[in-house]
Amino acid sequence: MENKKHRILVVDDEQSILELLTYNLEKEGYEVKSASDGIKAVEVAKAFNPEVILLDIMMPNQDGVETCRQIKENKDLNNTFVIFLTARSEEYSEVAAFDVGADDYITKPIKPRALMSRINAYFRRELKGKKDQILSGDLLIDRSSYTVRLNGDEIILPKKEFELLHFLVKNPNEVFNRDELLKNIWGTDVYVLARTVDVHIRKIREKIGDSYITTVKGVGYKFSIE
Amino acid sequence: MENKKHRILVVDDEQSILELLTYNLEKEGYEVKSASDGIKAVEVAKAFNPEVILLDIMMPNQDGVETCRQIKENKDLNNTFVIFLTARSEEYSEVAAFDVGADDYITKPIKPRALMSRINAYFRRELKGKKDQILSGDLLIDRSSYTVRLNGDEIILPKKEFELLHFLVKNPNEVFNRDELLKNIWGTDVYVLARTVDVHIRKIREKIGDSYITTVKGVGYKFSIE
DNA sequence: TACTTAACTTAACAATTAGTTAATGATTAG
DNA sequence: CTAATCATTAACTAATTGTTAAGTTAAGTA
Repeated sequence: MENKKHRILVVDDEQSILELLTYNLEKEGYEVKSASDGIKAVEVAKAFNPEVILLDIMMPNQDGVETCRQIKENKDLNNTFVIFLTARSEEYSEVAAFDVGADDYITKPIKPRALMSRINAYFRRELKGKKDQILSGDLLIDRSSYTVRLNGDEIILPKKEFELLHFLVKNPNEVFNRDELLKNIWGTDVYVLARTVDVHIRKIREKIGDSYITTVKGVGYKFSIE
Repeated sequence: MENKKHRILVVDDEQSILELLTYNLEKEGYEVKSASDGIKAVEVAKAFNPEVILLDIMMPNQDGVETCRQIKENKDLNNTFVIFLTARSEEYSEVAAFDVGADDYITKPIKPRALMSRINAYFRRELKGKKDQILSGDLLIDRSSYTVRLNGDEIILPKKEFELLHFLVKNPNEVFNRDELLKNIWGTDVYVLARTVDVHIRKIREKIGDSYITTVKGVGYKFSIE
């Protein structure tokens, strides 16, 4: 599977913190880049286009607040989720941070596990409501739009046909008899002839071709994938 | 103006904290409801449908962690942004909180101004991306003027029609059933027949043509874009 | 405020489509 | 070869959606 890694940029002038964060984030499966001051951070951000920036507030050259402001003003970057890191002792206020567009604010010392939970929570939220798709060979089954894409062509299936295909695709290479299919797609409380399945299979094949759903004689149907 | 207030639910067993939070949030312009334990919180949440819940962790009857879990499991509530409140001394861990779906985590003592900044930041983020204009194919949807431009022709839609179209365009290719549309556009507290949606769809199609909104039989409607 | 218009909702009926059944023809396995 | 099983078609029924019109409510204006 080609699940693209999420991109995170960490910015801090202390090398040890950069290393700590980078190590933990990469272990968690993120793609990480780092910068050691605010000016470099903006440069890297433009090229790397991170989804999250962990931004130290107090830095030489250009502090985090100013850096954040620049990021939030940049058309390409202003959707980035910015998390400020700050030592409790520093006088920068949380209020000021949020005023320049910060999205979160964490005080040092950094507790790696807690930080990871926070970041994972962010991505969980981001991904929710997103695609509910199954790609199988050249078939793309999209539950949210009730469509099947076959070589780019979009085919809208009626509900039952879609549910049936979706069910089979979800369980590839597994054979189901008609009663099992009825039970799973029609539900247990409906009385429908088993032959009805045949007709729906027929309709589906008519639309996507015969090569996907295989008949297993004496048993039932399955979605075949090599 | 009819800028609907954002809804926030605060949950804490200490009356004084409820009052502090309610006071500050209302001053900031939010619509606030409160609950004094986890069980009541879930009840209130179902009726009030808040956008943000401030949730104390340690409470009698049912603690915040369990409450959060229930909220995140509820289909209608799981988009709510949950912020945990916890005393630094309590042994509940930040990690555990995020594991049950928390979206943010703040330690007491509560600094009202900082908390407000945080919540404002959340809504700022939410509202962003709800841009005033959406261009989709040859349709330009302009929220500020409630107009739709189609090949240069300007069409003014009445509110409900506009909101409906806007919602669909904002979530292209995603099918919504009538109840979901009612909930999102009419709100949870209005009782309107589901078929009302059909009539509005009809009116929209009359004005912009039939080719944009697709009916998915047995399911609902979607805005189609290749 | 009363008048006027537009928006919104409901209800009724028409049109369409999905879903099911049943009948017939084709295929396969033993 | 022949039962059994599946494919296919067509006809039928049930469910869903489209459309219109009329009744209500809300908004705007003199």
